[in-house]
Amino acid sequence: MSEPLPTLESARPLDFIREIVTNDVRAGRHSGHVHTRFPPEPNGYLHIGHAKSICLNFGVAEEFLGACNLRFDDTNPTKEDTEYVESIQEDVRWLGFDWSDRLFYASDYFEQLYGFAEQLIRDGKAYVDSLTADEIRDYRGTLTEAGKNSPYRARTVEENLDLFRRMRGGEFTDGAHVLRAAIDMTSPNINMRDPTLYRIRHASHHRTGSTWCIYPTYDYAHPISDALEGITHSLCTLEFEDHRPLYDWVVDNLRHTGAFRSRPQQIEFARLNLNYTVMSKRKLLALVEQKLVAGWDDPRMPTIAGIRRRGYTPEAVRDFCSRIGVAKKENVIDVALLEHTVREDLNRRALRALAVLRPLTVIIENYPEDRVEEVAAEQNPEDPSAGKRAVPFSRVIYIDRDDFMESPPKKFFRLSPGAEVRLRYSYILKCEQVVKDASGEIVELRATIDTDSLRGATATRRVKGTIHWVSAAHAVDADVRLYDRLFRSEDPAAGRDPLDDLNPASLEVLTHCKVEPSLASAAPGTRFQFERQGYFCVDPDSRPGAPVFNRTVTLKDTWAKINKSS
RNA sequence: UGGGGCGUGGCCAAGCGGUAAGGCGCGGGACUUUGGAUCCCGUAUUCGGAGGUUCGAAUCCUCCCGCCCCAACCA
Repeated sequence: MSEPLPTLESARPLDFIREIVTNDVRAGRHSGHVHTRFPPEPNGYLHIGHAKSICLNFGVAEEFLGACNLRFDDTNPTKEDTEYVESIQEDVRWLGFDWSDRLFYASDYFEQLYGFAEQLIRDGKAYVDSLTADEIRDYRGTLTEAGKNSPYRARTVEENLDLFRRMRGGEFTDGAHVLRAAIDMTSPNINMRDPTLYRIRHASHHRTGSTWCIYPTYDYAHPISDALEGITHSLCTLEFEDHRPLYDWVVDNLRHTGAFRSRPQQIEFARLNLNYTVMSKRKLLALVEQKLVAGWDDPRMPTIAGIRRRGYTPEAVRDFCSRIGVAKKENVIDVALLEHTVREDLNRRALRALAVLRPLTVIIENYPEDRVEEVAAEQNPEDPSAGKRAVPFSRVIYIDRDDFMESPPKKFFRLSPGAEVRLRYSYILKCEQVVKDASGEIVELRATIDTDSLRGATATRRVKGTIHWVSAAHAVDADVRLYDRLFRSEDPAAGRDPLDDLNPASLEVLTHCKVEPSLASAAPGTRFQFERQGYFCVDPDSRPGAPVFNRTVTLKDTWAKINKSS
């Protein structure tokens, strides 16, 4: 404990939350301890927006030598499922965070939560209300008008206790009664107008089964869970700002029970919004249920599972989270930043590969038919230690149709009739003849190579362009899915429903791609950079010999820019 | 119309009374066997607006404007 806290030494906290925590530690609050928690409700898969909260909570705990709990906020049995609690754990782990033995569930506290509720009743701070949901709404008043007390608010402690026990006992139907905190029906903060603490729900809970038929609300269970776990800083999103007085009310009115390990403080920050990206759980659920996507891990989904399958790395996601900052301002981050961090990471680590997405046959007339040469290709120019691989070269090769233009515009540096181009890692190629079929479609190219131009040869010349290729005789067939960005929700301004934006074209499957032989049995999850084309990840559905690739992200394409501007 | 928040370049974001960090994006250049990467350079006389205090304000005060959240027995 005498170990210096590194964060305290840094000149400036990274954000306002770390500043608050720093000050708390300096002031000796919570004996200098920092304990956070990531509290998802298991009602869906985690998405990129959750990554911000995960990185923040686990990150702060790590930086201040504290701990971060993983806690499932499973207080609403009708929406939750074990499939989600499993996927959430997998996703948090994938992001690189470890909750050690601190895995909790709000449902672990149901018994205690119930006991605290009886305590509130005994203290005259809670009562059983028997108004209908509609009536409660009417009594609550409006944003500008005060509410009024429920006629049941005056029930005696004994009556309340009896009713509450019978609620638990299953005597009543859903909605018949509700337990409410007695606070202030005239409060300008609507959350303080006698908020609901317990409701009757004859529903099976994914963990407690049918042992309960009354369930605590978030506002009641959350602060208590935090306090029981010794949480010091309870970080949540902005929409809970108005709930803070209630959070404090619950903790302060139950503190005398002596059961709490801390007096947690709720601190709010702005949630992540990404342009072009659907982030609403409701909508993502709809996509899955309507089978508009293959599942929660469809590579077009902005879920952690989806981007993992697509090829994003946890390092890139974490880097992204640290670069977007944490503040209270509503924000819409440009996905270009996410894509940037992904490219930056992958550029450093992904092995290079030659792959031709739209094959065009090229016959090299001055290259012997029976000859096969192995050219040395770098595994990764950014990382010499990755070594080299041998790629077979022969008389008939495929190049990408995009790399040939019969009548090229001025700045087109690739192949065209009579022009020369470098074949990556290999010879300089010159297009001698364009062969077309009856309909005028280009069928193949006849070309020659400069036999002295192989890399390393003394006579190596420079030509403007370099293109990728693959030997026809050695090529392996592959399926490649060229996804656009994450599932698009473009133009929020136009008010379009993201669900209407599912464009089938965003999932284009090319079945006749040709990739270099070394990729034949690449392991699922392996990431490659197809040179000049983008980053790709081997899909888990791949079978040896028949790889399936998902495009993670494109390369920056300056040609497209030049092309657009001219 | 009540309450709670927030307003710094296209998008984020530092800044906390001493004369606008950084990242993404964008523009230009160098280098290059990926039109990738890398490396340079440029990109807010101004901080929502108007007043005021001060030698000095994005930072303090006043008023105004704009945006977001809250009336689930959701979280």
